[in-house]
Amino acid sequence: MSKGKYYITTAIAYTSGKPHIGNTYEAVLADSIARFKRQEGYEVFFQTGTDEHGQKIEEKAKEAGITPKEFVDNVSAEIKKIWDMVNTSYDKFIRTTDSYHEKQIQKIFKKLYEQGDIYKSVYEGMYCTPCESFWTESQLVDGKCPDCGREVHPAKEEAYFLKLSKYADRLIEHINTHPEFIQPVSRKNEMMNNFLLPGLQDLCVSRTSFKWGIPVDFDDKHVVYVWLDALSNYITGVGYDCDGNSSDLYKKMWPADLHLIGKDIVRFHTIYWPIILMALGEPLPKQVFGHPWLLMNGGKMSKSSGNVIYADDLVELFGVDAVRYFVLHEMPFDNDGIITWDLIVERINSDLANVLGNLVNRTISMTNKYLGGIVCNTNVNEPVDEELKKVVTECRDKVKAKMDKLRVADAITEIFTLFKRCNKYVDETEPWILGKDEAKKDRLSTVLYNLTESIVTGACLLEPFMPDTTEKILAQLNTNKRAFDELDRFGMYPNGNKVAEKTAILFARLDAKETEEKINALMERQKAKTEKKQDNNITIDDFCKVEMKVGEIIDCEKVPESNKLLKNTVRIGDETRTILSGIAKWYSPEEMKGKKVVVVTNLAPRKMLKGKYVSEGMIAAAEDSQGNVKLLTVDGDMESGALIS
RNA sequence: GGCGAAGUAGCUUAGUUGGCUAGAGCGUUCGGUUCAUACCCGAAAGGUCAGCGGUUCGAAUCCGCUCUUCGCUACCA
Repeated sequence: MSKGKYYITTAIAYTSGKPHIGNTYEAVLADSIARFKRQEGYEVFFQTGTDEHGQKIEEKAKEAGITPKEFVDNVSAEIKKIWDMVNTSYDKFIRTTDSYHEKQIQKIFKKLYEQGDIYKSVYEGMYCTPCESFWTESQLVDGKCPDCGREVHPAKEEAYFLKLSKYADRLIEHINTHPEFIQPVSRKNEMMNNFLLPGLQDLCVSRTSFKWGIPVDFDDKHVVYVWLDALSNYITGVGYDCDGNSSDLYKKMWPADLHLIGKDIVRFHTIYWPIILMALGEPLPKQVFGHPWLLMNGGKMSKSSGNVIYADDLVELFGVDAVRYFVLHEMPFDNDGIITWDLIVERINSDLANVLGNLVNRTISMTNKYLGGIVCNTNVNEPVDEELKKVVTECRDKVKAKMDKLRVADAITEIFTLFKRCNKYVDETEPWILGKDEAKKDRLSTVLYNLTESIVTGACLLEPFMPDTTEKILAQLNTNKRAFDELDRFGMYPNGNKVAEKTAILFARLDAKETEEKINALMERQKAKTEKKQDNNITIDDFCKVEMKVGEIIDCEKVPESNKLLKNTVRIGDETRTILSGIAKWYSPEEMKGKKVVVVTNLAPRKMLKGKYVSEGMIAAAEDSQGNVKLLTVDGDMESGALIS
């Protein structure tokens, strides 16, 4: 009966805030794959959840004046609610604050320590507090944090490290011999060229700078590094135990068949996670798919640019299945998908309302109008019927072929090809003409039977993607869901069955203008909300710490080693400074010369490009929501060196 | 700067190992139809397959160069 097991996971969502539609997309995508596999007859285990530790959450909770646990309880519940709202059929919703998970992480940490894969070391002067990061000697840029350039202090702190280098060769070997492991391939190249081939540094896997994490039980000054904690959810959630007492579920399900994640965290899943598993002596997941992102109007979603879209808003506007439909349909396989409001309205109107909704509606109407709602196969067949039947009976395998390659968007398109063929069939057979002639009533009955049967097949195939719609259609046609194995047959609809007397509109057509107005109202509301939230006021004393002066750019040239940087020579009063600025994309050196700009003059000098250059300050610039950058200049004449306050 | 991916009709895109007039959806125009959510069906227009050169009997597909976009990375104090 069962075709075997299928274990699929999403990344667990970080509980620092409400997830936007991009995060929700991942859940829906995973859900459609999980549902399809179930339909096919696999024993599916679908796990998702929330990642709840880390300094960011500790800080957010403090801001909100509640404990970290209270904070993550709220956010996790909200995320779960959204996942439920979009009909995510997860089997397990794990939280990294679940006690079994926390205990197991402690055991894993200890085991790796005892076997020597995690070792204790001491840092002297190489911790960057703001970045929450340790750096090895070679990573430092002239003794400063390579991430943010700030001072790293000589904290003589102990820390634990995972020996990545020990397993690097095995991992490279695995990736080379398993081309399907990292998908799409472009991600694989990135990992190889940027990390694996240059050589891996051992990874620091503990922190002492904050408390909100899983304590290292034999050394409770330390908490476990967030990623070690988070990644392990994939095994702890199904009952892994590193002492050898793993659950039956774990034994059955691991290794995972698919980790579905965003392309931004491919590195953690294809380097750190496999190495952790190797150290534990467990098999590696079969595939990691770094899916692309949904971009709103071509730009990345961010709260500051006010183009964030939340799933609940979309669901309110369009309905669950419409939302599921277009995120799945619009998302290509390896490039980012672009969502615009126009595109959403277009998809809903032309595909869902016109093609599918109208087809179901017209079929049921005619059945009621001409045949009293009775669907009966009178077997008055004509050659035209064969072509319809062929499309319908072949659809299942076409969908399966696409799904096997994770081409979800293409799979949906196959189903809509079926519905389109049905509409064509209506035109070919002209039931309204048959209906006028009593002698042709049997032919009419067969035609409507064929249509009903075809719609049932299509509706069943649609279930993984739009489960509510499937249910609605089947209810209107007064029948039940069919088994996957029967979906390549024709003629299963019970003879003499009666369809619903009144048809309900499945998808209402949207008026473009009306929708636009609703959307604008929504965006306004959201903007107001975020503006309200941003009241991180500072005092005048804080502001006075920043010293800004007017500077005149007397010379400017490109930095040959970089495609972003310009090297400016700036005169500020009597002194002359060199300032590197990342604006080569927007300004040419010629344009820069002679400009009077705002310079932050009391920033610590920063060595850049491996110490080849030193930047002595910052030139102020503004960036808009589209990413355009303009320098701040002085209105009218003003001597260089003038203090800004 | 290093590495990688990609540039196909107005828009979103399919094109497996090179092979008949380069497909599809949406949009547009025209025609048909009326059962239905002013829907559906048909037809047409629209492509120097980024550009140049090469390999080949034959290239969107392979090779080289150029241009553009994107990703990762280094880097935007």
